[in-house]
Amino acid sequence: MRLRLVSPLHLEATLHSGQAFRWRPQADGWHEGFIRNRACRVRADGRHLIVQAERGLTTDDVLHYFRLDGSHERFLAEVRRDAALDRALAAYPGLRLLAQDPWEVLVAYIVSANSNVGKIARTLELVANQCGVVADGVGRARFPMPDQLVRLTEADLRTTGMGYRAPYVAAAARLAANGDLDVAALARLPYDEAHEQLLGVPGVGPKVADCILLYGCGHVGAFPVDVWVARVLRADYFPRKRLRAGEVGAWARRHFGPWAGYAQHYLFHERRSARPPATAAAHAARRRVAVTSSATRARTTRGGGVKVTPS
DNA sequence: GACCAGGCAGAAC
DNA sequence: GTTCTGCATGGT
Repeated sequence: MRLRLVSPLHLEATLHSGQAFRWRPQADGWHEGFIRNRACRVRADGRHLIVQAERGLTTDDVLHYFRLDGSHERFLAEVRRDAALDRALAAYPGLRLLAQDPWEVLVAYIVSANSNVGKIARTLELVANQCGVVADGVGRARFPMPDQLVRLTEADLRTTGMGYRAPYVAAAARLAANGDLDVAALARLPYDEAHEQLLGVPGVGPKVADCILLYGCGHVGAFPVDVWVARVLRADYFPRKRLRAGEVGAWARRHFGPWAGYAQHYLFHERRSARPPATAAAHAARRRVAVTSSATRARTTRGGGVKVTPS
């Protein structure tokens, strides 16, 4: 299919900015991945998006996935701007928040804890391979739904490199497979209620819950605070204050408004793309953003563990 | 070898 | 209630 773009779509930044983990850039300009768990290739061509997909993927699916449905323009028009966000918007025009499958996002972000983008991507690919449902034409496996994933043992999961997160993924699969967790329904719940439900899933804390709601459930106001975002906020908003991640997240939702999470992805990507070389001085600077956690806080106040400390 | 990576859970205080 | 620590694993 060939879709006309009414506003910019920065494919490279959108697909490889750490929100989705199964897109692969090809040498010929295509990007290979999955939308609604159907294999496809996408490429930008001037003011058009070219999509080659296996049967079953509709135009509406693609429009929704890339927010070619007007929601990106609504974000740009309605989000509260400030200097830091303007800088990120200018650096990556056309970066879009993807509307991904909530189940795959849930597993991906459980796996993401204390990991990195490359390793997360490798692990998810191996998880898909373990279940072995290969999509037509591309030779890559679809991501397993809960009833498929639940058949894997913790030992199976550990072979994918996810390490200590294996029991969390197994437990999440059991909850979803037996109906105790309805990830699709989270999109229809108020933010607070959906967030609270997710905190009941093993391996899901405040930050991961916000990622699931933002990237998989359409809660564009959810504002995950990780080490990268904490660095942005510390530098640009709280140079002299010491705040918990939960407090920062609540502040950000008020500051940026209903599209706060969309703004967060811009801030995250811009900061992460500009990350300094791994020098000793840079490491020392990063260590000043202390990362702690609290199960008690996570289950009660939904606060987080990232402290934004004075520089 | 030390440190880090889109944190979380449980123990200690 | 807050803070500290261990956790699997691979890259730098």
